[in-house]
Amino acid sequence: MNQDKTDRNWARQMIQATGLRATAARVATLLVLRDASAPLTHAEVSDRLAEHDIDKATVFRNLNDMVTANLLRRSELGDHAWRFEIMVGGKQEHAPHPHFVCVDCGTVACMEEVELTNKSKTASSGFGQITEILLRGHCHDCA
Amino acid sequence: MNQDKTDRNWARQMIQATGLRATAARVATLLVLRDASAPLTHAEVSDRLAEHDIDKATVFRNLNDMVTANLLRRSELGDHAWRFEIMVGGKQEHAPHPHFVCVDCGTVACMEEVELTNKSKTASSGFGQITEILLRGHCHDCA
DNA sequence: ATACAGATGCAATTAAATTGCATCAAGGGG
DNA sequence: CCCCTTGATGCAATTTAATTGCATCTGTAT
Repeated sequence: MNQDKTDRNWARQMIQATGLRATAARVATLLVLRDASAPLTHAEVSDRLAEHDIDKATVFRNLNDMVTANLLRRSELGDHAWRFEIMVGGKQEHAPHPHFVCVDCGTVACMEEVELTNKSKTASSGFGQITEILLRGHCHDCA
Repeated sequence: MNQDKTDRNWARQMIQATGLRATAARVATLLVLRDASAPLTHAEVSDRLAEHDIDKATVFRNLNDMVTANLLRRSELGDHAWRFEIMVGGKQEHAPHPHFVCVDCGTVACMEEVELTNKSKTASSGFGQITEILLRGHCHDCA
């Protein structure tokens, strides 16, 4: 019966594994994002947590804390709003790779096989150490 | 001799060609962006126009108007700040190009000569239409 | 030179994020 | 199982970005 409880326990484990405390607000926030089909803005998360009476400042702090803890990814899709998305699976086990973000729906895709030309790598290293490559555009579903 | 006057005339022509009035504020704004080596935020543009005593609301309106008129490009490079970049004429080539953003200090650089491998272009087109290539990392000053 | 639509300055407003601080509670130790 | 410590929360205030109303001014077509 208690799928709800199973969900909460899963969330508690995820949160505690990062060293953060598994508070009601964080559990609820993580579940909202797990069940979302696209990255949500802070306002959208706040709305969905309305029934729990969680302060918006707390939501902000928790979202940012969980981003720092690598439970969530925070991205900006070009409309000047932070969006938060759950990170399923440990990405640290994968090699770093470019991502594609649809600026319309926020979908993020991993692009293992995309890379810069050798010439570009040399040129870009002139600016600094590149840690992330991000391609943005309109995905096929949104085009 | 009068390079300054030449610059202003150029700016006037560019602005008038779009149907907008060539006001002092717009001419100054366009020249600031033409001479910038990277996209500037509204605040940065405002600062550089300080000597002209131009109100920040006017700068906002002019930047947005000139974006609508296709004189400027407005982009969001992931740090929650609109940046404006000139699209027309000038010394550099202003076709869309990748940007490098320092995640520490926020500095933005244009990377005209950086591109993806042909194989990568093919692969990425499988996801959708790419409109922006963004490299993030630590610039030399911050490393 | 004039008229008028568009542009500007200033202040007020709206909205998004953040922060200070007193209080509360998660969860490890006893 | 209860306490204690430290992290987390709620609330309000603050900061900062961005926008808007309106009276005044100015670019430009005639």
